[in-house]
Amino acid sequence: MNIIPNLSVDCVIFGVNSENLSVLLVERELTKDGEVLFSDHTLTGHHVIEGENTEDAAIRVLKSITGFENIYLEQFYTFSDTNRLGGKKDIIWRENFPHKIAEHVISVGYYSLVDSTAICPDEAHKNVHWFPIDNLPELGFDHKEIIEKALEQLRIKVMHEPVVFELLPEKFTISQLQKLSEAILGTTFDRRNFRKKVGQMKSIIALDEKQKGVAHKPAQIYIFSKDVYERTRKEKLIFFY
Amino acid sequence: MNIIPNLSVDCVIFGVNSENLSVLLVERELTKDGEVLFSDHTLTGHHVIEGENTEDAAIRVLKSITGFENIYLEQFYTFSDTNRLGGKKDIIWRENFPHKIAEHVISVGYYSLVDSTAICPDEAHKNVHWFPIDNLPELGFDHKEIIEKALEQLRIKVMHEPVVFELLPEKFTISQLQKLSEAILGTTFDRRNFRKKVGQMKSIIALDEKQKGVAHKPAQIYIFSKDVYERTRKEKLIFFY
DNA sequence: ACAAAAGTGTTCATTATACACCCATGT
DNA sequence: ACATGGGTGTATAATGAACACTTTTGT
Repeated sequence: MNIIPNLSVDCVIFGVNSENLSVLLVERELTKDGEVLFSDHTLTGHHVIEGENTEDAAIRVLKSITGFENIYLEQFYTFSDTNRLGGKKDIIWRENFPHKIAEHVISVGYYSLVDSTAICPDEAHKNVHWFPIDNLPELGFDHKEIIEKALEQLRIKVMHEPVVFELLPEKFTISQLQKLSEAILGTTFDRRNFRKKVGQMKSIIALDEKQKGVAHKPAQIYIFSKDVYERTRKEKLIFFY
Repeated sequence: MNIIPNLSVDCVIFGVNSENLSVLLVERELTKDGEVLFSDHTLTGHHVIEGENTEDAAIRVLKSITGFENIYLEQFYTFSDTNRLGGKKDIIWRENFPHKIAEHVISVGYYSLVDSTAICPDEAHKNVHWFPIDNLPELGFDHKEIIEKALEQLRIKVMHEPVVFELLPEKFTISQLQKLSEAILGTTFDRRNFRKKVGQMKSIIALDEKQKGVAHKPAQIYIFSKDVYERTRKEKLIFFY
């Protein structure tokens, strides 16, 4: 079970609820002789173990942080700059962990999507917290760059493929779908136009079922059929935008 | 100048001319006692050297094959399956090069775009040839998968960003632009509609100049301004298709 | 009765698609 | 004069964007 010293994965764990999009970060604090030298935040990552592929490594990291194993996961980019761990603080940090972190580590970036209300990081890891995507703290290593790239890729993906459903319960309402999409994309949509568009998608199927126990008109319940989606999707061919 | 034994780059070199899209492949032939054991094709790749990032490694590989240094290059995916070099032929191959190829090599995939008429691979490397994308030979390692992924990513990129201009001369005609786009995307566009769309793009600017010496109505010459493109591009926000 | 979210339709502007003829040049 | 690719316009369909009121339920 040896680690590969120059290869790691970094997980950008996006947390979504109906209001906003956030990222799970770990506090990195260096103390010496009881004094705090510095403190900032980093992504969750780990070296790849021999005989393991990077996806399995990412799954392992995710499980260790969130406790869950079946999380939506997407590889988005590999970071290999020779000085990506070369910030002032990073050098000091690495000097204190010479056995753990090589000078030049290539890191494969994965992002994942979780329901931020379903995970209370505080229980398992005291120094792990959610940060809203538009209000990030100071970040160690090249993790700011990694998060930016992840966000960009996530949004492209969400716009072109039905990944929001990875996060919705099997049965959902149109409002839930809209709020989730809005939170991830950082925008808002007109409610009527959104429903019109969704109504045209044959893969989003109304059940014979309504919300119960809500203090307003109960909403129609829908499911998403990946099967129907694959069969009915029409890819538009575009030159460029 | 030591190589990192478990890290490599693979370059999917796409060659475009006005008719088709092809990939540059190297013949891999294993002979023993003067007898050909097998022969198939692989991508061009190489291990990463210590102190080098993966992009520089890819540039190095490209230069060694094509002779050019300033080639459009895009990282698209990292391949890390533990048995990605584990085909029957691959095992035999590796047994004959135990010093060169580790059992588990993570490979960062880059694709590049070159004018296939500008490169005559035969001169420099006898066993390097162009193969049309829809008629590939038998491929070693996991290189079929790598090419498929590269093609998918290239087409998405070409549809959404102005990468075709990386391949066009500075001054070009609309026909050239159309033929290139068609070759890369593997489709055809209506000539009038294509021109209409292009006409709306402020970044494609007509010069006060025409083709000369052609046996037909000389075409208008255009240039592409990346600057204008960045300023005038409007990103559409979409839920999904 | 009131609060809270669900649900619904029309108009207008933009964009996509399909399609056929004349033009300028070199040989 | 002919062959070759360049250049153009219109009608129809589909899609996107803007916008306000009624409905159903729980309290």
